[in-house]
Amino acid sequence: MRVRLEDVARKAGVSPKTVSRVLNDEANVTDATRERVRAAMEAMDYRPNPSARSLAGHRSFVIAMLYDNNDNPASTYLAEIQDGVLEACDAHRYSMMLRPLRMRDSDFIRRVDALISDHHPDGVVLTPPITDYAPLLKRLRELGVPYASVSPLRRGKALGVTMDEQLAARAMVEHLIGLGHRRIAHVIGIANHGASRWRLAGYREAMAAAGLTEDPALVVQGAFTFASGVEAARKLFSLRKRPTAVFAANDDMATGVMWAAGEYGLKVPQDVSVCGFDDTPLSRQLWPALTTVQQPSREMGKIAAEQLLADLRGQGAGRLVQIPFSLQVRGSTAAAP
Amino acid sequence: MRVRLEDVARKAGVSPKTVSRVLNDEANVTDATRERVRAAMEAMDYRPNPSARSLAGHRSFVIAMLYDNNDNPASTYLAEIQDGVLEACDAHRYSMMLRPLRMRDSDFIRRVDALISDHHPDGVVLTPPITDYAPLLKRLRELGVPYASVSPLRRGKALGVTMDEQLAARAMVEHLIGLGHRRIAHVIGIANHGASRWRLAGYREAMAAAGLTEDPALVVQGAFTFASGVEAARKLFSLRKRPTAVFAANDDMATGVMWAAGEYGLKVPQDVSVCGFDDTPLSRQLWPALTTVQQPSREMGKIAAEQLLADLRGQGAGRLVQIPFSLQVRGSTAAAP
DNA sequence: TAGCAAATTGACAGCGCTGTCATACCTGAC
DNA sequence: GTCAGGTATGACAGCGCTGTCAATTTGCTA
Repeated sequence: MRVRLEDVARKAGVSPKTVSRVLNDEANVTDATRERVRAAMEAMDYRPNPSARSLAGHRSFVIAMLYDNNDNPASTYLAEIQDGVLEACDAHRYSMMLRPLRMRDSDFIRRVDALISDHHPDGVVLTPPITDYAPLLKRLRELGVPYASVSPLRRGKALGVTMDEQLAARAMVEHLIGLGHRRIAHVIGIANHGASRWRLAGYREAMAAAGLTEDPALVVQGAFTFASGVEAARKLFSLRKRPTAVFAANDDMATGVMWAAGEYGLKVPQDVSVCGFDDTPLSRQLWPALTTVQQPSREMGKIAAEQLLADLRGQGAGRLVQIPFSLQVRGSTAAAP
Repeated sequence: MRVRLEDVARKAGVSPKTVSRVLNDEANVTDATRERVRAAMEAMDYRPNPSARSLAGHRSFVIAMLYDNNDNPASTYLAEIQDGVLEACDAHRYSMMLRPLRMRDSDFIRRVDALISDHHPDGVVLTPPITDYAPLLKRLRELGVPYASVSPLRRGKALGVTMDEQLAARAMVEHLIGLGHRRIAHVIGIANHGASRWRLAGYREAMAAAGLTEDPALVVQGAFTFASGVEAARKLFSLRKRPTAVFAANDDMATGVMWAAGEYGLKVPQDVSVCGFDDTPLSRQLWPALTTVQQPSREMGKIAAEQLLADLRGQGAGRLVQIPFSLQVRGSTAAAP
């Protein structure tokens, strides 16, 4: 049979309850006792049984990650966040449960309810774009389930992580302006996604700050996909006065823009500079490699989970953590022709 | 308080044990009783407590998905498999746990041991390339943990799913031959991956069957990445006698080949046909869209998990399920110039 | 129509841990 | 030296289910 808490207690010469206290980092145990118990656990390679802990302690040691899987068939962005959440869970001996949701489905809330009543997660991590879905947040509060968000749109009282995307977008566009570009285009992401808004706002801010007037023909709608990037770029490259630089709201679209440049016989970066946002693995594999904004998704997932776990422990001093971005200047941007 | 099994029992007028039997689909319950209990469960919206079930029943209702996250930072292939596994788990009220591993790390086995002793998964799903890592399989057998594999290399007694990749590759190349191509190149994947071997073998088989002798210069090594596809294609397009068609062992590399074609001023498919393998979302977004082999990763993950779950239930008639492939002929292949 | 095996149902303990509360111990103020 | 007021530890029940085995009912056979 496996070693149980009782066995550890016997070996350490204390009661099971005391071992339990040590296991859960509770107060009122002398350092000497605590040390003795720790040593016994170590020596016996004790592994607490999570089911027993949940049953008796009314906590599951599970946190759920909720995500929307409507548009993106397996996006790498989510996979990276997931990876970070998983790492944090592992470190704290929690387990992670996944719950794909479809925002458009009518049983959205029912699916959340089922998750909660079937698995009793101690908390949930929310990812874009469901970080700001009001009925969900309301329900979670009703059910008393704490949550942390990655890049929530509303930065009020939320617990989680964000990056100053607007500032990052502005920095990106300023980089282009610094290279001498004046006709700078922007490909917008899916309307109403926070990411799209912030990045557009940053673009506008940079243009305005440099005294450049925005040409409406140079701001085109995309949808965060490669194909939408290609389409948007075709519009831009068909203009009589083509842009000399294109800032796409994410890397997938930027890749599409580079693709379309090839179609039009335009060399990147000699004829047109292209830059994106996200620093996906693909962006480094392209040739020339894509200038982009590094958004540390993995790190953000990890931090969101850690914020949540700290909150569960009652050490929830943390609110919305702001994580720094960094510009990755690579081969796809160069001085204006 | 939540409704417990005991409450259902009272309502149905039977003992708790009988409700438990119904819950677990055990034998020796009359249809009438079973029906009565089911109705009571339904009426009360009964949700069994998984912790209590695990604790008393010595099963966790968890299956773990093991994967290698060394090379591929968040590959969509794995994300799709994961999605399928998750779907199967959900349907059977199991939960899925993820365990990223690094095949090169020395504590590989220790990490597996920790997973087992911490969470007691009832079984595990193995994904390429760790489906055939002997020390792992040995350890799982020692620990008595059942497993199912997605695309295992050795098709012996394994439980899981495969696709006849060799046949699919052959069909792909035969499609090219049918279009009149004779100088057909192949870009190989990472050496020793089953996928690389089978696809190469299928390529050779088709060439031989058509009476075409293999030109060693036309078979180049890649590594499943976009960048490696670009590099491989540059070698091919620099040859004095260029290939008229390139079959890359996966879509990422095929995308790289198309990219490189652009660099060399070659039009796809007029000057050169390009095809891949996997049918990743990207392949449809390219322009022209990529001719490829649809490998239903999501479906395969689902089937592997279902095979495993059936095995756990003792209904393990299933062995290695072979799933059909389908050629997706799209714009990137055309008659030889 | 008694008699026996098989099918059905239930009583009860216990899975491994934690919450509650009682008890033992210790400190410093007077 | 005594006692209040804390701190440290332990006894014990019970979380919600299932395994075991005994009790009861049913279906057959002779």
